[in-house]
Amino acid sequence: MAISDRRISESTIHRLSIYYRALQQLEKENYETISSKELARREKLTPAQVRKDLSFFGSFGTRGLGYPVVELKGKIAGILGIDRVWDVALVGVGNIGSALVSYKEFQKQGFLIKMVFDNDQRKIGSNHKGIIVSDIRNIVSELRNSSIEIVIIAVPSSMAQLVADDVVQAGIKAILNLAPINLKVPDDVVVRNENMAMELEYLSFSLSNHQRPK
Amino acid sequence: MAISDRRISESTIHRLSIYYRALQQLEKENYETISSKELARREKLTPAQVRKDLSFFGSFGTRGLGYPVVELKGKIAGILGIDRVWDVALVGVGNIGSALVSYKEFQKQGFLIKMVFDNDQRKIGSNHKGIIVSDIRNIVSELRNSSIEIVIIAVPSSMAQLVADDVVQAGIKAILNLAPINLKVPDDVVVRNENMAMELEYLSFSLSNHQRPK
DNA sequence: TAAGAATTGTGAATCGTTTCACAACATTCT
DNA sequence: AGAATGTTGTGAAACGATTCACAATTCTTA
Repeated sequence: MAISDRRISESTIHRLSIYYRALQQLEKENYETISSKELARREKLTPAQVRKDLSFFGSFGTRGLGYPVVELKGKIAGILGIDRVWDVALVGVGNIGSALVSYKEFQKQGFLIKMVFDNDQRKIGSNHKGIIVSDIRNIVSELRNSSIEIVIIAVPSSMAQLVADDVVQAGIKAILNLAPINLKVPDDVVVRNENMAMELEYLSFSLSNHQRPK
Repeated sequence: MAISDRRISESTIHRLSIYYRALQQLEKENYETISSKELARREKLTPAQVRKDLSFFGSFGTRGLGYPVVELKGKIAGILGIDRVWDVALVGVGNIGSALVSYKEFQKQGFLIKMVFDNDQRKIGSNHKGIIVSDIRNIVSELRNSSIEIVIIAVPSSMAQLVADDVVQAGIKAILNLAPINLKVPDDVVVRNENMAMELEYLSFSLSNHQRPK
């Protein structure tokens, strides 16, 4: 059964990212192999969970020994699709937006911000870390003529849906939305929401109710 | 049974934040009441889910009519603990950190950044939006003598655990961690991780495997 | 005041995810 | 070589979250 035929849960994909980072660290520490037990201990998961997650994609380990660190890291990179470079566009050069242009972590993981858009005349044409800010009015055509496959939306809530409509019209299938609203997009477009205010609200709830996360 | 006795799932709390934002919007649109059906339609959920989530905390609706918008908004604010102001400290005035100091969304939701720490001598003493950057070496005592209850960690991965240790030592029970590592903290400290690289990896997976989120 | 329509609140059923438990296999030791 | 140890991969069991389905209740209209 091909991977694409199966339903892999969001949690499993999320944990693959966690395993990937753990393996990067283990490689630095010169581990050759790692057991599901030790990997689980480090990331506060269960060994069974680790094995089950990986088993969705194949048999990467050796019984009695564990998983080969470097090889597994490569396999996970392949599964996540991060064994290549992705060209990314950023819309909105406000506080958060500008910070992201310089954010090293993205480049390090192969996500390269290649285009930046804004609607502010004072910003259009200006240079952000070597990238000229484009006029958002041209976003559809500029994205169409580009190699961009992922767009980060970092505009105020009130404008986010309009931007998303343009982005979808330009044929983009993956959006990282930083605005605190629920974007309406067609079924074949994936949206991930990153909302720090919501995370703070979770902390607020926990402090108020003395409840720890499950 | 008191709320604090029950196990409320992470998903339910997350959705309360979503309902809260929807209700803010509905209030603007002058809705007096809202049915679970309509609320669900707007946020792409099911009516049963909405009702079940709310029912964990009480009976806020009226059969035949729906939920009173303003009142429900107030109830949810109370449940989430956002019917008050929370004092927040930020550690790390890099790209992302500086952006957060000016981030309006936090203040709007009652999360006030009152202290900022860094380890860079050139930054210590400088003024960020009216807040003087403190030396991270004094973080334990400064936090202890403050009204801060939530700390945002926006330092490089390599320093995040050290910062977290200090923050915990200062008696803080809630951390928003922006560094892409798994912080080790005692059981009575809640940590939420915000990791944009991981969200991009999810998009990468989806694009690579033609899988939409469940 | 009675009938009809709308909608909640919730126990039960369903569905999905996590954990358990163990056969299968690799390695190490004697 | 045989025994002991360690660890994977996975079907089955347990657990948890979501959805269903309907009694209870309110509102509206005649």
